[in-house]
Amino acid sequence: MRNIINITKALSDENRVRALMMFRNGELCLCQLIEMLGLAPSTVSKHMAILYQAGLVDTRKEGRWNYYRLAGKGAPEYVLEAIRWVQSATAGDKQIVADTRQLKRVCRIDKDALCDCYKK
Amino acid sequence: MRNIINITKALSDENRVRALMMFRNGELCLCQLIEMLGLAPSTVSKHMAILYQAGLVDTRKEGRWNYYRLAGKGAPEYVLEAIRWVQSATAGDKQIVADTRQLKRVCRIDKDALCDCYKK
DNA sequence: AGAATACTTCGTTATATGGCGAAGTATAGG
DNA sequence: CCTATACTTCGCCATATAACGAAGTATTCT
Repeated sequence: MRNIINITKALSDENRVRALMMFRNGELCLCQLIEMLGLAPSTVSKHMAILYQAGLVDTRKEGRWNYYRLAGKGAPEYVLEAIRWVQSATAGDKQIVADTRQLKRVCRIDKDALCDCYKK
Repeated sequence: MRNIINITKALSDENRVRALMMFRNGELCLCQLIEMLGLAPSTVSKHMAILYQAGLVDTRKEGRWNYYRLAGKGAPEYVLEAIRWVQSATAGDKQIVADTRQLKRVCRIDKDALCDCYKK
């Protein structure tokens, strides 16, 4: 039961649902998510931790960058079904459509430039 | 997006998930849910309002009794899919199995006797 | 080694949520 | 029409959550 509640809790925040759907076309590093969500690095990091704990995303560390992506093959069926549900339920959603468009732009930005979000 | 978040929020509480799964075999009135969940009438009423607002349950008033049941035909596809997800995700869950057994017992209790939960 | 980068963790604050009991509302029965 | 019943709404309290910035950690680069 805790597993299921972890998933629904993780999916009960709009920013986390947006983030999850941003992974549809592949992995993203934190600074790209920070740029997309317009939130503080610490906040986005926490959101990713919650998605990870729920099993909805996998993570990969490469040098200084942490990449996040949708949970794949290894994940339990109910996790994959939850992801599929979010995908179909949010299909055509205004915010998600806007994010998808915006994400293309952000992915073209050099990562070093993007990470300026850490400089104050 | 709000619709989707309403659903995931509604499903992010264990008592509401339990209640939802209790409707699998048909409608229940509030006093039966009160008995099953062991919570105050006002609390259960609030939980049902949240499930209703999310579109996950339908409601029917008959005399003094309010019956709740799973959303049916009229509901959007993503709502029905959410219900199906909860059903398959919680299949075999200890708490849900125990509830199912206990529910059979509670359904045999006379409703007038059950509603004693309101008398203090 | 020292500085810079890309996060994560911690501490704090504001708001949301879940719980209760008391009071309010609607329906049924005497 | 007055009381009892079956809820619902309201007001309260305790805890959980989402946000931030500051400080900590790990990795890379010079």
